[in-house]
Amino acid sequence: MTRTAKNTRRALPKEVRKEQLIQATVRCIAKHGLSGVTMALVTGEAGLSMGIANLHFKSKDKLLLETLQFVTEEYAQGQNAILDSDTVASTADKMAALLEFDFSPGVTEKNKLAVWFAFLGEARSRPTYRRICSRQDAKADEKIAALFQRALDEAGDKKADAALLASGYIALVDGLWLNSLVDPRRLPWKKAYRSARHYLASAFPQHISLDQ
Amino acid sequence: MTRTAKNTRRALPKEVRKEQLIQATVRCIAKHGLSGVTMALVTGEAGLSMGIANLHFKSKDKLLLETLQFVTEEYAQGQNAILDSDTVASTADKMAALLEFDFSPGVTEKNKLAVWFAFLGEARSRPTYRRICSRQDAKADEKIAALFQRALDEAGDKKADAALLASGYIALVDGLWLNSLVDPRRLPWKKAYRSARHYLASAFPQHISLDQ
DNA sequence: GCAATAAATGAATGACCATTCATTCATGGG
DNA sequence: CCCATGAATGAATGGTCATTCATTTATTGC
Repeated sequence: MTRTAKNTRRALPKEVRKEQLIQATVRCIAKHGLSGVTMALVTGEAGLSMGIANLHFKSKDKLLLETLQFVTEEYAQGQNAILDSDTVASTADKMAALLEFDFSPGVTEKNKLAVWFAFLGEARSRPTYRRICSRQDAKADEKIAALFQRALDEAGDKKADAALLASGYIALVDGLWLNSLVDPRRLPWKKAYRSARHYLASAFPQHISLDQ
Repeated sequence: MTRTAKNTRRALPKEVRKEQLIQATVRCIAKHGLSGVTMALVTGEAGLSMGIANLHFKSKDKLLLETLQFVTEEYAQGQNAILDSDTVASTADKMAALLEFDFSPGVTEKNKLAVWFAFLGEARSRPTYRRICSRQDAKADEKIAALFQRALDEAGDKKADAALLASGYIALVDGLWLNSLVDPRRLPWKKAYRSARHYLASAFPQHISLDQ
């Protein structure tokens, strides 16, 4: 009855409550899987009452969609901050920053990646999931291909295919994330990082070095 | 009442029924997602009655596990046939065969890949799923690393790291599959294949060529 | 043919879970 | 200080679904 945190009921504005619930949903998906989340689990994890999620999100489906959107947009924002920054970075710096970002703690955090792959696993049968996942990706594809093209130009390389290298990098990072997430003993995060770095160093030797 | 295929009830031995049901489960997971499969959907898809799945598999959970195992083992068998064949292939031939196999129609079939990634999406929260996925993978890791090491030796390359290249190849293929599966317009299968080939050609120029 | 056996059926059961809504309770304006 | 507002609660509701099992139907040995 008199839980410390509960004494202040109400108190919080809509947006704060929604984010609380989304964060709780992320933890629940990571812990129980997408097919194991229930409204009771989510609201319990948030320390709130059963009805609250429907109050703010209308339905479980909407809650899940907004959770996916939250995780997706967070990644896209961080990535765009690097790719769009026309103030500072050289081509080499941007490429290095992209790599560091993809293996930074904020991105490789287990819970977030678990959510990402949980939804991807259902994306084929749920057009809405697919649309949310694909939307930002298509834009990022082009930006990364453009960055790679610039690097090839700077290196005087006229044979390599920037678009192909970009798809490869994106897929490689996805695969490394997935393998490290599912079994970090088989693919430690450090090794995943080195693998991605090796890919870039091999394609752009003048921009990315192998070591460090 | 008198459906053509139904006149012969019973008729079929246990093993045939089980595989029928597993195949139906594969199609249902691909169509409805792992969280959307119900016993009614699966048995309906197989053209049989509700109770049949529990009769042969004891529970829904067991049916799903055996389905995952079926898909996993089919892939592992095809892959081992290549990696273990000590009768014929040279290092270069094995590498080429591995690549062709990974993008052969039997492997890239949508339904099977959809099942694979559906389970991977839940693998973190379900130790049993993870164990089934990891079991064969660990063995394959070593075999591919050994193959790559042989190629490096043949090329006189003493600097490259075969284990790192192997993890990279495996992750790249996973990522390419996933991207092509989720949105084939963004990453057509042909392009995915070329990307994987490019990876190998770049690491083993004396064994794999870029074109064809 | 005729039990005896085993496979298959699908209506009935019970568990679980999303959603609802009458009620409770903080908050802030008057 | 008190009422009006709307956030928050959680017991109750209804729907979905896995599982069971009494019954039906094919098969096999005699």
